[in-house]
Order: sequence, then C-alpha cells, then structure tokens
Amino acid sequence: MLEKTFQPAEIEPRIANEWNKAEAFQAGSAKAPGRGAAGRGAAGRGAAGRGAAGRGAAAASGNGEPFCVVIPPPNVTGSLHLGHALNNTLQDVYVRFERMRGKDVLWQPGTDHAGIATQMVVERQLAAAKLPGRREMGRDAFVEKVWAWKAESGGTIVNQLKRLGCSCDWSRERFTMDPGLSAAVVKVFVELHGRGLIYKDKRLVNWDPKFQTAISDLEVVAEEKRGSIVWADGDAEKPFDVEALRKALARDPSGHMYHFRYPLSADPSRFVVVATTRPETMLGDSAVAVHPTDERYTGLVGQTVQLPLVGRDIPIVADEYSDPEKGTGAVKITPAHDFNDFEVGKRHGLAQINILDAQGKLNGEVPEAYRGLDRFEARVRVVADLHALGLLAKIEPTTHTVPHGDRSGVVIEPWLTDQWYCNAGELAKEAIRAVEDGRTEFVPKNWEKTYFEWMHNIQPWCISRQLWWGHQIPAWYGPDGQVFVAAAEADATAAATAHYGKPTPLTRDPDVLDTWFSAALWPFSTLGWPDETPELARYYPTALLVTGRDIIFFWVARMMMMGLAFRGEVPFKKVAIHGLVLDEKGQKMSKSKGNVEDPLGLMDEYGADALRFTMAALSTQGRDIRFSKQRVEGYRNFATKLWNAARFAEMNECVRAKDFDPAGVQDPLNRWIAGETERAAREVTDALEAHRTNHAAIAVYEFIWGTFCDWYLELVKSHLMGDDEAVKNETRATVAWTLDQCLKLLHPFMPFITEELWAHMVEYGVARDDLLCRSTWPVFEGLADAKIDAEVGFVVALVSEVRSVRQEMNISAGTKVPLVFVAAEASVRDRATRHEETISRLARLEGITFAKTAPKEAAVLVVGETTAAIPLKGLIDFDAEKKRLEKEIASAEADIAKMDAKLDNPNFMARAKPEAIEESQARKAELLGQVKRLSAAAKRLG
RNA sequence: GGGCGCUUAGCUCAGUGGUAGAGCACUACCUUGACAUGGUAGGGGUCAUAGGUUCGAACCCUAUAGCGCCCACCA
Repeated sequence: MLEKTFQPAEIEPRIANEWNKAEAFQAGSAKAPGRGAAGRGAAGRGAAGRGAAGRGAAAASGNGEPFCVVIPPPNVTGSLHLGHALNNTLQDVYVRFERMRGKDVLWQPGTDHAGIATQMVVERQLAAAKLPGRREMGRDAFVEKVWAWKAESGGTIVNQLKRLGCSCDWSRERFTMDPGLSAAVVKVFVELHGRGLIYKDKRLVNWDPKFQTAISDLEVVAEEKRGSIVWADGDAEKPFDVEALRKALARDPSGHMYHFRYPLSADPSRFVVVATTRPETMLGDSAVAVHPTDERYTGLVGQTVQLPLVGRDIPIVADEYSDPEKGTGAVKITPAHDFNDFEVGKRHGLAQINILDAQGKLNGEVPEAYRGLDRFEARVRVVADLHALGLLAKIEPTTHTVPHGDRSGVVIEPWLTDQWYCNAGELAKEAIRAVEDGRTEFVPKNWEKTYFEWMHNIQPWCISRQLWWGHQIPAWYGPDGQVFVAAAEADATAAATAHYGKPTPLTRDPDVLDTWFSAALWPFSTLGWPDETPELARYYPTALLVTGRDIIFFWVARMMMMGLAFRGEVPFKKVAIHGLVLDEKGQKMSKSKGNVEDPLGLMDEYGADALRFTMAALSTQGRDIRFSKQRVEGYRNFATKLWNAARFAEMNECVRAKDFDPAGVQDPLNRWIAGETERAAREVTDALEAHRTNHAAIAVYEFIWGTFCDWYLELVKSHLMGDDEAVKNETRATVAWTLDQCLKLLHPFMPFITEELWAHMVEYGVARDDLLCRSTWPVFEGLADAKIDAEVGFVVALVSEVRSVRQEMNISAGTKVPLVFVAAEASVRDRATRHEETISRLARLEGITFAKTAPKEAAVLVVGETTAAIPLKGLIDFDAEKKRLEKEIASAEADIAKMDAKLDNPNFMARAKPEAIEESQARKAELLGQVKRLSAAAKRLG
C-alpha cells in the first residue's frame, strides 16, 4: 500500500540507489523493452505510427541509434548551485526521453580541474590553517595538497548530481586531469605547435596581480566606475590636500581624470597637458602623441618633453591614434602598460618600460622614491608629487570602465610578459563554417549570431597560466632559451641533443594551460581520444550539448574549434542554450548579495522532482529565468496530487491488465481518456523534440492534473462504485493503463516519484521486468475519436455549466437540484441518459428529466445546441438569475458583433480562407441560438 | 559605439496572423468515500507608445520610450 502522505525526501535516495544497483544508465546496454504488460501496452497498436516503428524496432533489438550528451563538467571541488540544477535537469530530461525512445544513450559525466578556482581554494585553506603558503612549500608539495583536496571533496558534486536524479553513465566518469585526458591535452598542444597554431609571444597580457597569472580576455570583466574628487589648480576654495586625496582614493581608486603638465625640454616654462586615469603609469611613459593634423601641436612634433618626477626626455610624436576631440588632444604613451599605447610604441620604436612587478608593485625602473609601492599607493604619491611641482592641472570625476579579474576581483594590469598563444583566428574559420552550413545548430537559433559575432572578431587566445594546478605545458628550454615542444621529456631531450650536438640539460616550462584548453577537448577526450576507441567511433559527434548562454565563448566556441581540428567533425550536432538562474527580482544570485537559494535545501524540503520540474517549466528558449520558491512548492503539490491519484487507483483495485489494448475499450469515458492520452503524448513528444521543455512540462502537468485527475477520475467514479462488473473491470484497467502513461510522460521531469509509483504497482499486476527509466516512451495512433470527444465534451461542458449556475445562484453545495432538458433532441437525450449517474454526481443533481418547454421559474443554461433548466422553487432569487442571464446575453452579443464585423466585411468574405469564414458563420449561428434561448428564459422571469 | 533581447492579468511568464492564456496571489463557497500540499466557481488585461502592412495584428514592418544582457572603447 502506498503511504498516505507523499514524502519525497525519503523516496528519492532509495530510488537513486536502485538505479545505481541496476546500473540502469550504462551506455550500450539498452535492454529489449516491450516485454511484459507495460511495454506491450504502450506499443500496442499505437507504436506503429509517426515513424516510431523504426525506432521501436531498433530499441527492441537493443541497438538504438546513438545519442550522446557530454556534461558541462562542474568544478571538481565545487558544490551544486541552481545553475547546475537547471543545466543538468534539462540534460536529464532529454536523456531520459531519448533513452525511453529506444536510443542508445550515453550521458558522459565528469568534472573539471578548474585551475584558478581550485588553486585559490586550496591557497585560502592553507592561509586559514596558518600553514606555509604555496611558494614556501614548493610546487610538488602544493600540487599534492590540491590532489588531496580533490580526493576529499571531489565526490561532493557528483553525489549532488545523483541526488538530483541525473542519469549519467557514472561508470564512465572522467576528470580533466585523468591520464588519458592529459595525454589528449599534450597531443593537441604538440600538434598545434607543430602546425604553427600555438606559439610563444612577448606582448601585453591581462595580468592578475592577485593570482599573479595571465588571464584571457574572457576572464576580464569590465566594471564601470565614477569617482567623486573635484579639484583644479588655483582653486582657492578647495586647496589640494594630500591626506584628503589619499583617503578619497583609498575608497575610490578609480573614476578620476588627472591632467598633468609636461614641461617642454626646450622651454620648461611651456607645457603640454596630458590626461590620464592611471597617474602612476606616467613613470613608464616613453612619448606624448598628438594627431598629425592637430594644428595646436604641429610645431611641437619632433620636440621632447621632460617627463616629470623621472627626468627623462621623451619625444612628442604624431600618431593617428591620438584623438583631437578627446582630452587635450595630447596623450601620454606608456607602451608597457596600455594595449593601445603598445601599438603606438611599436609604430614609433618607443621604449617599453615595464614599471610593475608581478604583484602590481612598482619595480626598479622607477625613481627610488616609488620603488616597492603598491600601484594605488603610487597613484597617490605621483599625484601629490606632481602637485608639489605645480604640474597637476586638475582632477575631475569621470565615468570609465575598469578591468577586473572575474575570479580575483582585483584590477587587472596590462603587463608585458612571454606567454603561449593559440591562433584562434585560424581555428575559428572552420568552426564558423560548420555553424553556417548547419553541421551544428544552435537552439534557439538566434544565439548563432552571438557566436558568429565573437568568432569573426576572435583574438589570439592566451593559453598559459602562471599556476601550478593544471596541465603543465609540454615545452622545455635549453640553456640559451631554445624551446623544445614534445609529448614527453625524453623526446625533448632527444631533440635537444640533436640540436646542440651533445646531451644538454633542459628546464621545463613551469606554466600550466588555461582550464578551458582541456575543456575544449571534452567531447572527444572523454570518449577515449587519442585512442580510437569504440565509444569514440560510436558516440562522436555527440548529439546534443546543453549549456548556459554565459559559456558560449568560453567553451562552446572552443570545443567547436578543437573538435573540428582534431576529429574533422563537429563535436555536437545541436547546442541547446539556456539562460541563467536569477533571483525573484531578476538579479544574479551571489553569495555577497545573500540571494542564493541552495538547491540541496530545496530538494530536502520539496524533493528533487519538484525542483527539476520547476527548472524545466521555467526554462524558456534561452531566456534567463527568475527563480521562485513558490513555484517549487507548487510543483511539489503537483507531485502530491499524482501520488494521491495513484492511491485512488490502488484503493479501487485498478491493476494493470495483461495484454490491455487501449484501442479495444468500449466505455465512452475510457475511450475518451485513451484519446486524450494519445494527444498528450504527442504534445509532450513534439515539445521535447523541439527543445521546448517548458511546453512539454506544462503539457504533462495539464494532462495529469487537469484531464486525468480533475475529469477522468471524477467521471469514472460512478463506474468504479457501480455494479456493472464488466464496465468496472474495463475502467480499472483503463485507469491503470492511463496512470502508467502519466508516469512515463512525467518520468523525464520527475523521475523519482514516477519510478516509485511504477515499481509500486508491481504487486497488483504483472510483475515488472524493468525499471520505468528503461521502459518505452508512449506513442499512440488512432485512439482519439471525434464522436467520443463530442460526447464526453458535452458531459464536461454541462457539468461545468450547472456548477457555474449553482455558484452564481448561491445554491449551497450540499443542495441537490433537478435538471430539466428542454426540447432535447434524441441524441442529447441519449447522452444525458447514458451519463446520468455521472452528471448527477458531479453536478450534484437529484435527477435528470426532459420537457417540451422550459419550466417557469427556472434558471436556464445553454450548452452548445442544448438548453436545460434548473427549476427555481425557492432555490434562487429572480434578480440574481436575471442579472446572470443578462450578463450572458451581453457577452454573447458582443461576440456576435465581432463575427458580424468580419462577415459584413466584403474583403473578409473575398479574401479570408474558406475555413475561417465557415468557422465564423458557425460560431455566429451558435451564438444567435444561445441568445435566443437565454432571452426567452429572461422573458419568462418577467 | 556595435550587437542581442525584453515590455501581455497584482506578481512571474507562455502565447507568432483568425473568439486574449497558465501558475501564484486575490474573492466566495465546500470536512463531496485519492488529495485542504485539496475541490468548485469567480474577479482581474485598450497585449509599452505611435505609425504602417493586411479582410483581419499581442503576433509582421518602421520609429519612439523604458528595462536588461553581451562585445568593444575609454586621454
């Protein structure tokens, strides 16, 4: 017996365990479905239709078409957040759906080593435990610590994904730093280097002074800043105060424009005024640039200025980069600390003076007084010292964007270093073509534009990181700096020996690769590459990638490039893009804002099923979703509803019948629900095929709650409680069958409760030989019948109408009323008689009678062509009934007016589709009939 | 500066050419033999604005306003 109360938190872990024991999700092990009652019920006569036969046959042979999804690997030491919940729910919906459709499904799981993020966590732990930092303990010891942390916490996220119900093939779990995947990384690096697509270069990079590593453009986030300091030279009201400046800048280090006077070398009493938002960089200036056509400065080009504080003479150069409209038209050039200035410097052969060290402190290139200062302290000092020299013209607030590290949060410095780059522009060419020609398709399609936009403007990808946790770059250096790139040290050594003509000691490049480098190989490295494994042959290209819009550049684009470069085929045929999970107010969730909802807490409170359903139902076509706990609660209620429906079935001994054929049932109500089931199954299937999980989820919801529970189960209560054993037995079997279809259709969204209810029914019917998750997806044909729909539709409409009248007339719920059909045609009499018991029960009638004319003193209701009346006799008051009738008449007349507007329009008659015209005419006729009858009823009331 | 998206019921959102929808919230009634985590009924919208296309526009086009996101730039 099912428990009276539905307790997801108890059921779900147990079910997860059963799946695990049964190894239910292992790829390539598709069992032959269709044995036993359940499979045959679904297959029945229905499975033949809609092209499902082929798939069905494949499934039956256990040899379905491959369907592979690779998981976006979460950080190995991470913990589940709502973004994961959304992403993995959607994947699991598709995966379970396709598995039930008989495909050979591989959902490939695994985790990412997440270079910076993980190293950061471990460093923080060391600091918290007051242990020596990584530099003190050395590389090997530190990396060992990280592995230890991975061993300790690495299972967390995987267990959380299992808790969510993810049906990955967990036997195939991979990690980006597994030996095989690491070998793939090395091979790709070496080959791309060999092809000249990976190279080393000295240029400006985005340097993160906190982590002391280079980062890629994508890892830099621009933050808008506006300062508040207003000061001008000679401003008597606001004397310059160094202490005040220091305090203000401590709060607000960015957002100010500073104007400096640079004295001309030839005549120090004359100045060129330059403006900057980063005063400290002036210590590394090597020129001042003006526009060649700027008449204000034509005489000065070729002269030099004395760089204040430093004393260097630097040239005034003419360069188109300078914009006469901006600032003073003269711009200071700091080639080693600004991306634009770097280019100007190259054009004019200017010195690249690097004034910062790795931590963002000033180095030996600056005058002694500034050495060792932090960049922001140096900013204060430079401004103050220039003021002391009378060379500070003004400070004003300005709005500008300041680059920050997305992980560290600190201000990024353009810094001159040697780094490894990948020529993404070259690799992008084929990746662009593959989307243009549809080899890979984005869903929704508009994200392709975003992809193209970025790919067409792609910059060299800086792939080296000055970290210790990650794939160390397979490059070795000789004593003279000669580089040897090789798959193994022995190969590098051999190459060096050949190069130098004698054995030569080498040092390995200490840097590691960007985490996204190994992630880019994920769709084939997880399948065994560089080995040509059977999995690789079978599952690559993968069928579908499901991922958030925020990592299209980071990951999707790079997988496209690498997949094409190394497999010659796209990594996935479709990319389903979803949005981000925001809080109820539409803000990003973040720990600092305190608006983070913990999915684990939600699962404990409402069940993983409810959380999953919420995610699937809210996810609409790549748009961000606002998360609401209320929604989860609502879908928990839905699960409870289903639970109780199953209890009802159980109480009424609705057991599955062997060889039940939904096409063979006789009773109209049973035939009707079979047709409704076919319709629902088709709707859900179509929606899932179109990657509209929200539609699919809502269609299941409406079918189960609105159609199955609210109508069908209520309608057949008379059968189940009646004496006609044949009808009763057929109904029991139909209830059981329909419930099975509900469980199947809901399974991808709510796998736990459906699996539980499925298994539970075993003791009442034919024993199951398989889990629901491996059963067949419902596909039916020919169960719907227009005549049956009309008949049951009439019952439904009649009951609704009587209920409505009762409520509006304030007839108490307990009062049973008579219902009189007026001048009913034979077909109506027939229907009303056949369903009298059911109608009476649901509409709370004392009985149904027939009359030629409407009784006096009666409320009248109109259902389609039928008129019926509830005699008043002290039940209702005339005024209320009159008002009600008038309201209905008015409503009908408004609709008639709309129809007339169309039908009287010659253009409509001439140009509209014939069906549209017919429909409008029919509708008008029906409305006219209603008005007539309602008016007659109103008249009788006086 | 470039690109993308959004604006529909109190709230969150579906709806892409033919009678405006859902969930939640709200109101009234209901311990009806699965379910009060429930049932029944009901109120509530000139579909941002202005033009245009069309027999017909929430839907297609143009413009405007507001909001959001992404990319680039920032002396």
